[in-house]
Amino acid sequence: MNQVHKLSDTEMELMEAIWASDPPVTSTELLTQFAEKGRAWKAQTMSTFLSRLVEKGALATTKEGRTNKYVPRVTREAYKLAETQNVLDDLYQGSVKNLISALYDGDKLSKQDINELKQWFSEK
Amino acid sequence: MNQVHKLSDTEMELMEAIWASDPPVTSTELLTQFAEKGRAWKAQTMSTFLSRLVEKGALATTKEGRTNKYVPRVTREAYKLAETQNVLDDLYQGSVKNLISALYDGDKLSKQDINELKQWFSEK
DNA sequence: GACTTATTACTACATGATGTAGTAGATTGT
DNA sequence: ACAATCTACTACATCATGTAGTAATAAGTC
Repeated sequence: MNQVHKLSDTEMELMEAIWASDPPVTSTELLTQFAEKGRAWKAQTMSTFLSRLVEKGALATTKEGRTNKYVPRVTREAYKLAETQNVLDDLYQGSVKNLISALYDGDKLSKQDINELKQWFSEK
Repeated sequence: MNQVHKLSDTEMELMEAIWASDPPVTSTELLTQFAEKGRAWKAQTMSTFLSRLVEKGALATTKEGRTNKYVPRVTREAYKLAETQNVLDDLYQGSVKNLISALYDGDKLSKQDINELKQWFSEK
């Protein structure tokens, strides 16, 4: 909902990293993290990505002297929820039941899923 | 799963039209349909889209004399299912229960949804 | 059979997204 | 004052997307 422009795969990867860290985060921190994961970016590359994420409304930034601090504008939960809602609306007329039936009819619901869900629902 | 390369919005629109028609369909038929919907494409534009959909694995084609006939390689149902599975895997570790809880926690499950689903599950 | 029309295949092309980084100016700890 | 750090701005190749010109070909028409 929060008008977050569509993110590319790499941008999402970065967002995941940010959510997983304890925001606010700095470019350098992320750079290090990414380096450890094998993604050896130049500092400017990180900056570019971060700027684009700000443009796209995914991050907010505040300047701390020379350094920029970045904070997500949406929580990971909210983001996931929005994504989910999109699929629900686009493919299932917004109906969770339609989704569940589709999964069921497509044999994508294991016995275990069903039991878990039965359980879950009986508690509501 | 069927290796259908990611489709753009317009490509999806076209696929929807094809699914909604009674395949096989021809370029001309789709052209007319689209014209009625206000999307006045040139014949070659339609051809290009159709070709790209073939390239992307979404359509199969057979030549009927001069004319091409197009058939979807996946049903709309299968496509939806694949999309859904992606979301499920990407965002919820493949767990439908996680998805449902997330919706619930995010206040996206109406009383009506819950009752429908309770009902549905009690029947399984 | 020559002409017109329909249809496809191939090519083009502007615009925008994406991944990646050079340059240079500003800030800072030393 | 200097070297290191960090950001802002700019660049750029590649690919996706939407759109269509051109040309070759097949087919119906007179």
